Amino acid sequence: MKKTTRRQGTKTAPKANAPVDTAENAHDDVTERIRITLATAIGEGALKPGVKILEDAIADHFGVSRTVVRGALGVLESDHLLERKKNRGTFVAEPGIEEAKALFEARRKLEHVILELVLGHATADQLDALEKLTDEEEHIHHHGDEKSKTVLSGKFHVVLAELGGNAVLTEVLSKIVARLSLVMSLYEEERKDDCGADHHRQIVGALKAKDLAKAQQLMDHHLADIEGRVRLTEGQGDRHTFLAVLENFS
Amino acid sequence: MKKTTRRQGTKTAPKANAPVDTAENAHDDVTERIRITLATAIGEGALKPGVKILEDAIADHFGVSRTVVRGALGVLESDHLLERKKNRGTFVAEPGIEEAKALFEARRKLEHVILELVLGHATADQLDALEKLTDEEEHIHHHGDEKSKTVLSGKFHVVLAELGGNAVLTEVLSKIVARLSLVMSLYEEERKDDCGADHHRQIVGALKAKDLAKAQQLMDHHLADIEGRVRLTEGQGDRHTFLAVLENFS
DNA sequence: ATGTAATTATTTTCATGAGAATATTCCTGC
DNA sequence: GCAGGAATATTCTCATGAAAATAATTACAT
Repeated sequence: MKKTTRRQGTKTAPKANAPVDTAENAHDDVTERIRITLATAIGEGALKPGVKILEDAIADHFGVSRTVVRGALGVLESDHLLERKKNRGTFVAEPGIEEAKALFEARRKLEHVILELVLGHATADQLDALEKLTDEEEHIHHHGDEKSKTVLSGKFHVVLAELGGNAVLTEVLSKIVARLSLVMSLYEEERKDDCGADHHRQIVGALKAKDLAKAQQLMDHHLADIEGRVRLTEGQGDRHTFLAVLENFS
Repeated sequence: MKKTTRRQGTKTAPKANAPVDTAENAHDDVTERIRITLATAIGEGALKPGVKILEDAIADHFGVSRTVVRGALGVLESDHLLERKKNRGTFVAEPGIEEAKALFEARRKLEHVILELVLGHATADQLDALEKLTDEEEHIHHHGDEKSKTVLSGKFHVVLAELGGNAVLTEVLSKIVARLSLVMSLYEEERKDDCGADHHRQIVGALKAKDLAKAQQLMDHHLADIEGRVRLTEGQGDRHTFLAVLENFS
């Protein structure tokens, strides 16, 4: 049956029933809210690659019609976070090996550039604030909660990018980081818990010492550590694909 | 009256009237075709910043309903090529001073990175092909046609990026270049015709000589030249805004 | 004639229904 | 019991109509 309370036909009810939304509604643009909701859900691994996205479900969760959901899905697709197969539906994207490599490389280069910018642009106060963020990471690291960890860890890099003072590059990096969370979700094989919080702290230290080369070196090391958790063998795609799973049991 | 031949209600007519499209329809996804059409139109300056986009017009030009046009406009907006003002319509974006500066900076950094990648990735053949592109530019440069010039000039940088072998960075750069064409259209004050073709050729030369530093330096010079055509005084916004024009007459 | 109010016309925005394509279930025959 | 296929149910896809908002035009008054 699936009788869901879609928004009623009475157009005179402007935004009567804002259902479960919960989160901050800085933008009252529903399309944008949906986009952000899905993007962060993907970014923090709540939505795994390959999962099917039901536009109907989203539609009545947000109390709007499929049309506006569709808008959000469209831009998410253009950001490579979703894939729409014609007449089949839309799914959380499953980046391939090539794409993963390109993303890692792009991120490495970008983080380098961003450190450069931060050094020439960020104030001491801002660096202090950034350091506080690493404190928070440290704290979370000891008090479990796997999700918060990855979220915080990603946040560091975005905040760092913001300190570079270039909104364009910040946006680019955040999108790449989001896509990389899909890559990790697909290909990560060992989640070693040495946790980047320490790396982050060291990077901030180098920045405060105005030592760009050191900061870049530390960043390289940090990123290499992340990439090291992943096996991108050209052999077969991801090990989550059904056939690959079977192979492990043969 | 404006009786426009929207696609008829008969769903049985699949793509009866494909009107004037002209261009290559590699993707038969109409949404994507619309997106590309508008993006290139903006990229080559045919659509100036601030121009209003009538979705109805586009809809019946492509023989589809407003819904699919709307999808294309949505992703174009998320790419910062269009702006949608609520209930007012969608317009070609008018990047502000801050955005322009960020775009220039981002491009500078990216082109550096890309040169790095090209040097480590491109084959001699590919560099030859790139050089041929500069020949073409040279030829176009002498045989007028303002539009072809700017198109070709932008193309060089995108092709160069492709030789870097990183699809992610290529996509990022193309989007930035597209946005920069809006910036130029808004703020360019002197179109000096010394033309980048020569710069481009020099860059290819440095690349063939495997001289990264030289290539980067030449690229810097080239980009500085482009940025030099623009006046980004923090004083008042763009000189096209009505109030700014008035100020020039006070 | 100019400014203001009212009416009309465009245009955006969105919900919804119908059609098409795919997935699922059920049934039948071997 | 199981393969194959018909019947049913989901779900996407898109055109369209209706409501809301803005723009344009006319009418009117000072």
